[in-house]
Amino acid sequence: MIDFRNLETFFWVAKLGSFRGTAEKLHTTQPAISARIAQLEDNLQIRLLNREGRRPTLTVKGVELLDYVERLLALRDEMVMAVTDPSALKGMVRLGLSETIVHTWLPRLVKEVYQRHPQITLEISVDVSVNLRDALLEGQLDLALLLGPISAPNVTNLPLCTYPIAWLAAPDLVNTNAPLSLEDLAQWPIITYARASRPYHQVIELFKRNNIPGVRVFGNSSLSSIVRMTMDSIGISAIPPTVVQEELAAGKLRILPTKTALPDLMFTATYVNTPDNSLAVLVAAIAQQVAETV
DNA sequence: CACTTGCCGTCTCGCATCTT
DNA sequence: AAGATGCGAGACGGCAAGTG
Repeated sequence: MIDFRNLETFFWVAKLGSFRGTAEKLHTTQPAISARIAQLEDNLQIRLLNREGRRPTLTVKGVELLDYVERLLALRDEMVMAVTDPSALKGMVRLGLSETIVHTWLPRLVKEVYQRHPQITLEISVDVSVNLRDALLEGQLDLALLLGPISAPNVTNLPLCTYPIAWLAAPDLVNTNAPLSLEDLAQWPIITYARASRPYHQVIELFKRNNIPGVRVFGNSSLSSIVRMTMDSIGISAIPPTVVQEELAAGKLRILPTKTALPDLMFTATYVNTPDNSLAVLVAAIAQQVAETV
């Protein structure tokens, strides 16, 4: 008897090219994956995977079956979404987030998801966008809200929101109201996102392009730490003012008047199109609605 | 007659270990 | 290093007997 679980297992082994990776993806063990594939091959009386090399590869029949399996899984997902009461939709979405989202509208998103679909759980991990991208493409995340878009085959990017970056400082560190040049800004350490991030490289590039040597740029993977360091007058930060609205209102930070703007941060809800990611698509749509109201 | 309970066989899983 | 195999534990489902 062919069951969906074995077919789904076969789909993920075919996509990830690994029994171990599939076991992680499906929250089980490698022997269980091995047994499921063996059972499916036994049911069909055909060899679906070649195990000779380092990574399992599809046989000709395996390629043929994969096409049917993708359609079956997509249809199953479509059926469940069509006939199930939204409040009864069950499952877990592994959600990767850029820290900027955490500091802006993540609580609203989580609230909205739990209100509409109380049985969907979110497993949240926070990282820089470049790592989120890798995790998404390796199948470790179902959905990522990150600095996008990602250009890769079979990937969907939904635009979420765009945040301008400003130069921020503690009022006692910089108290002039005259527009500051890049040379002026370079007197202080610049604190911004982590070294692996796009904004970090844009800051570096900006000073390089304008031939301003010796600028000290502190990459920091923690946004709250960037804010803390800026309020403590350690340097000037280049982050979106939207994440420090309270600090700005309280006069703990100020936006510096400058002659040079940094590129805006554009966020997208990005997911890989697989036949079983309806819940991720659902959460991406909710994220889009929440982001629009910010 | 419908439902509950207990027993037993089967299935699936995880761990440890072997094989490639 | 990654997949296969063996073994024991726990979950689950079918069936028969008991109960109201």
